[in-house]
Amino acid sequence: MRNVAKLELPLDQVLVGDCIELIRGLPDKSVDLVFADPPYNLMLDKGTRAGTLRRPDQSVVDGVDDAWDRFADGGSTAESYAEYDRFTRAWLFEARRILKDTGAIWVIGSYHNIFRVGVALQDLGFWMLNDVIWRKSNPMPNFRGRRFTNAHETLIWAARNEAQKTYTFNYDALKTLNDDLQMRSDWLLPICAGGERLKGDDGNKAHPTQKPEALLYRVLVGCTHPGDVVVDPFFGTGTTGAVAKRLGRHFIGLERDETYAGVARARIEAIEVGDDAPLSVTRSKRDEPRIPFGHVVERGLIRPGTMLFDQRRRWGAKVRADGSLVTGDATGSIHRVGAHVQGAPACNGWTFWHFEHQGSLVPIDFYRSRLRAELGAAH
Amino acid sequence: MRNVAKLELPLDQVLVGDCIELIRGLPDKSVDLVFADPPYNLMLDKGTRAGTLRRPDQSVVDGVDDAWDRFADGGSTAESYAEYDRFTRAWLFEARRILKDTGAIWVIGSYHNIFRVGVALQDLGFWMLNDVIWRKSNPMPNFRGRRFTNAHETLIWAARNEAQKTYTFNYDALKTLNDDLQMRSDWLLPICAGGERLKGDDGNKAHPTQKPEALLYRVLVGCTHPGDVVVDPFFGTGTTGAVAKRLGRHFIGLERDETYAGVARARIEAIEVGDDAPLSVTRSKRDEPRIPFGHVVERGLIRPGTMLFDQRRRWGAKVRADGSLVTGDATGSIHRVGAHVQGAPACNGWTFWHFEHQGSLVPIDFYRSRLRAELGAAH
DNA sequence: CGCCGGTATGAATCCCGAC
DNA sequence: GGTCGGGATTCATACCGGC
Repeated sequence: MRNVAKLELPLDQVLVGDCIELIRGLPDKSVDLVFADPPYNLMLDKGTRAGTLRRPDQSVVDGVDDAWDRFADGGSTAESYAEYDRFTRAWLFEARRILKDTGAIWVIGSYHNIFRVGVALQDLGFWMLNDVIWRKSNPMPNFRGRRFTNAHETLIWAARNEAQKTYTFNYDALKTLNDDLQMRSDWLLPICAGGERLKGDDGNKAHPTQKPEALLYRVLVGCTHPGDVVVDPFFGTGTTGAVAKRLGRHFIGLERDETYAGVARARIEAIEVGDDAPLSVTRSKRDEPRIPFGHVVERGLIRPGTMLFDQRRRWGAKVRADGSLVTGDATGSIHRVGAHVQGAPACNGWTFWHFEHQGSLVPIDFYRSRLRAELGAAH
Repeated sequence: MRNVAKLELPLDQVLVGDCIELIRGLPDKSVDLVFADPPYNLMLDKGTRAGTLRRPDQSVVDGVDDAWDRFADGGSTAESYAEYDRFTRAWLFEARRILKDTGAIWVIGSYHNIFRVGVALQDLGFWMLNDVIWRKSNPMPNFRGRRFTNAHETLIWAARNEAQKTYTFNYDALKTLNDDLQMRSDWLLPICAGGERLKGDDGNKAHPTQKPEALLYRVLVGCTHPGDVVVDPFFGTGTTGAVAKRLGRHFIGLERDETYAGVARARIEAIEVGDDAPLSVTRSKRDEPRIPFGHVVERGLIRPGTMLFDQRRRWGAKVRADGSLVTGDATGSIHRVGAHVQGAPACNGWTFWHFEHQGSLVPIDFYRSRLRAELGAAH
């Protein structure tokens, strides 16, 4: 029965057109997974000179300003949300319709849109299994120093039905992929750049938001079986299709832009799949926790106001709330202030500075080791 | 004016009662920050644990009275969401009302509720600044192996108003706290355990979802000034109050459970804060007193007629008596002329232009620092 | 071939006070 | 409230050219 339905599907093809119309052409309860990277509705104030974001070296940041990311053009913020909600519920409704009862969905987004996507999923009857954080090892910084570096995106993994307990989850495969540790909900992966990033004829990026294959690899290894059918309603340049082909899964790509679709077809066509070729993917980045001195303060191990001394008590400095040190004539990190008092070009503040404990001096590195041991478990 | 309003506030107190009723007693636009860790509505198997109000660790919030019982009416999933949405919008509406125009809010939650909270924030007119991921270094493993280890919680940071650009963000303090690297949106911190975890008389944990003080430390150091007022509508055992006291901020705690409120009061009372605890943090350059280049000339540090050069001596300009610069085809401020010669849209003249000293080039910012040091010594 | 320095770039809701 | 203009602001990685 399952195979009959599968034969009716446009397997391993890229269909060009409006995703909602195209998805309506697919039969009920016929596919295993939906992976979706919908527009984020960024609402950037571009076009004006004031709206142009520049790096400190004055180069211009090439942000996303494509028509497909604009909702309620020229309207108010509230209209933009409303229009985005209508669009989101429409495609999610169809996505749920075509999923088998055992099916599941993944959606990726940022704080601009992911909360609206999450509510739509819940309201339509999907059942959330996890939210997963893609931590970017090399995100774009915040150039103006007005916010935190936007260093992650959020994925939601949800089963079609609340009652459904038989969604696919290859626990052991993921554990193996993660060096025999249970896979956590935070994934550290680099952004898509370098050789993997597709370029157009002009040498510029072919798509503004191409996702890394490693991200899709983890999703498809973990949540599908070989031969399963994965639908991507926002196919773009076909990362989902490329990884599906490598992993022996079927894909159906829906894409509105003929140029993107063409790039995707060529990309997927070029992939050679050996029968038993080992699959090579970007390995997950190993997370070596760096311990700033500020974390020691923030954790309450050393209080603001505490005096630190060098081994021979020649110099002293007071700890401030943000982990900087103050002496009579200098302020800065443990390293810079250590260098300053000695008149040295550099200094390792971790071994130079000591705190007092029962009359004796202990290097502050004592606390770094402790935090390393504690935080090292999370990778 | 601001102080008059502050005197009317129940500063550094824990008020017991329904948070929506209590918050209605606070005046409009009177507080600087709201930090909230709201309960959430976990919908499990209907009929058994239906609609039970649970926290992210799945502990049950005891429904002693009816504020919470309204969630436990055994309705459908959709009804349960609707009820939760009404509750969320009610307290967020009041939170926004009491915030100053320059105010901001932090809310923490998990995938069960954070999407609904996020949409409510956006719909009420808050403007999202970041979502921040608290990565737990020691999360509870997923024992059944059916999902990813739920290793994070999500915080949303939002300004009261979309147009508001003057929310408090101590960028430089946070950068210092993070070893001089811009703070990212993913924070690695352990869960609250060990000595920090409050225990009841029976030796069990006093509160099921006590947050680590380090989490609040980072929020309050980054997003408030000393003396600011922070409201926590779901005070629990008072982590927000404890950290606020340590950092010299005022708190107002709202808590419906008298037992939690009592634990919180005792906890905060026991905190000793030295008078000289340095609450100051690394200052932003934006806060430094402004020194016009003309003052450098007027003080005779650089004489009219002096030639200035960029670092690589590609361009030169002559200083005039009024502190303007002249090149072959332009005249103006150090910034304007610097931008003009480079063909750049903007330029920081203080770091771009250099004077000659014993054959090498020194940035004119050298003299600005000197004047600022004089001003600092004068007060 | 490797190393080193300069350059390019990534889903971005990115300034603020004085007049 | 609008305009003007001072001057503050970035991290990881890839690529390229020169040596």
